[in-house]
Amino acid sequence: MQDAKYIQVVKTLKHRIKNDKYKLNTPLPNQNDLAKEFNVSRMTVKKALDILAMEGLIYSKRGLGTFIRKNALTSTKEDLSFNEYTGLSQNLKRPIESKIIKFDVKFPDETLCERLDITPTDPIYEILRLRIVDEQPYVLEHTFMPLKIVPNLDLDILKKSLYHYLQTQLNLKISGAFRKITAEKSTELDQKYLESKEHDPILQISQIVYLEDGRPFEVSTSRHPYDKHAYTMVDIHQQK
Amino acid sequence: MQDAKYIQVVKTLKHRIKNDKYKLNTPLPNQNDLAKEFNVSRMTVKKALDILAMEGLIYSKRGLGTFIRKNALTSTKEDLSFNEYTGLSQNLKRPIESKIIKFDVKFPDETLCERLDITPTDPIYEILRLRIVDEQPYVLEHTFMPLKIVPNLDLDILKKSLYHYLQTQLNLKISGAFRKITAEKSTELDQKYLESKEHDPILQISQIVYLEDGRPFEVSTSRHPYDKHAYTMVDIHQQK
DNA sequence: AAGTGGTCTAGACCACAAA
DNA sequence: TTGTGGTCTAGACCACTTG
Repeated sequence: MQDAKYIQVVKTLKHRIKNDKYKLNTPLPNQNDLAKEFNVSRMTVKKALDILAMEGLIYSKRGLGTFIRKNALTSTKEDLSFNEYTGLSQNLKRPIESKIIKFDVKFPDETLCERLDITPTDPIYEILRLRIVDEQPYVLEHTFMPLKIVPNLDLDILKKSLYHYLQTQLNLKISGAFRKITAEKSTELDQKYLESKEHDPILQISQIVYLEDGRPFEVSTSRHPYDKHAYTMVDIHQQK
Repeated sequence: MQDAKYIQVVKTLKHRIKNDKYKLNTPLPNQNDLAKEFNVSRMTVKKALDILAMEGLIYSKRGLGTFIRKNALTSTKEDLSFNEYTGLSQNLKRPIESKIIKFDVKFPDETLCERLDITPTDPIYEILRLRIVDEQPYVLEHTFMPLKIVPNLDLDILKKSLYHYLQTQLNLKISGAFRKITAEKSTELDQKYLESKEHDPILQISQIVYLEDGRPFEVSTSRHPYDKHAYTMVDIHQQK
């Protein structure tokens, strides 16, 4: 299936911006000109520009034009951005290994029932994986998923990319997640697997991930060594 | 100035959803019916629904309808969500106090020049504030702002809400921010003002805040006691 | 086949900024 | 006054789901 026109415009403009086709401090071509160039209506151009603005690449000012936003903070030495959710593997160029610490099936407790929107007799997988990048412990992931949605998991899938399996084999698409980020003290588990020292902080990300059709399909908690990772995000408002 | 129609629709629907006017597991009225009810075009309804979907309140499925998404994770015992950026004061019902630890003017270093998009001879304010809620230390904020954008700061403004001053007196509007969240070890400053123990982790949020016209106007680092606060967010994708 | 949401258009009018 | 982006419409066609 071909991309919608506005997605094509987004992709083309994104490519141009990243390759410095447009100058900083001078406006992009106006919406009418872009509409002519791409042979679409101005509304379609506007929708594409809205998306780029939301992602923080540009900003528009009525009466003036549309400008490229200088990035920053992302360019510092620290690690990766999770902003586009595709699972861990897609975000890294380097190969990732997995050590399966626990792989079990059980009934969910009350909290998990509520968060995954299932009944107490819908079995779930419980998975504890250590993810390793460049032979360094990277993140400890504790995941719960209902069998109803993700059947037939096996060790081979877990060692590779779960999200790749979901997308290609089960044809499930992810729409997003609720996330909560906290700083935590390290536990014995962290010290054992992440090689954290006793008093090293842990950056913890708890999330509920949703499919495109609105079903929650994963509850997980990821624990990162504090000195290796940061969570970065863009939070640009549109309305008002 | 009156809200745009789609904003009015957003607000009305949000109110209805929060007050349980629509049933879970049954679709909302379809887009044509909503358009008739609000006396707007379907495109306008669609735009409003897109915004609600982005905020995580609803999801739509082609051929089926639009449904309310059950919230979760937000309902746990932990603290507040920063998801809508309006400065700290707006997010809390309880009164907030400020203790000004440092209030200075200086020239920016190289990093600040780049992040605030200013020259080395544009003076900046440096502010260190301890924010106190319920008589408990809440967050330690270290802020840099160019005088070019925010002139005439004084202690009285700093003790109240900086953002309120920006919006009402200077008529500046904030469009959003780049943020980086990390877990850090506590420093002597944290221990002194936040009353953190030596080995307590700190949840740190570094950000560059942007005005509506694209100018960066604040670089800040906020440090929170680990056991009191979490950063929560919705990250729902639209396209594709 | 009927009903849903997703996309797209051509044109209109408005608000804002600069000259 | 001109040129910019922001909103809005009425109608069209398409893709998906269920009967």
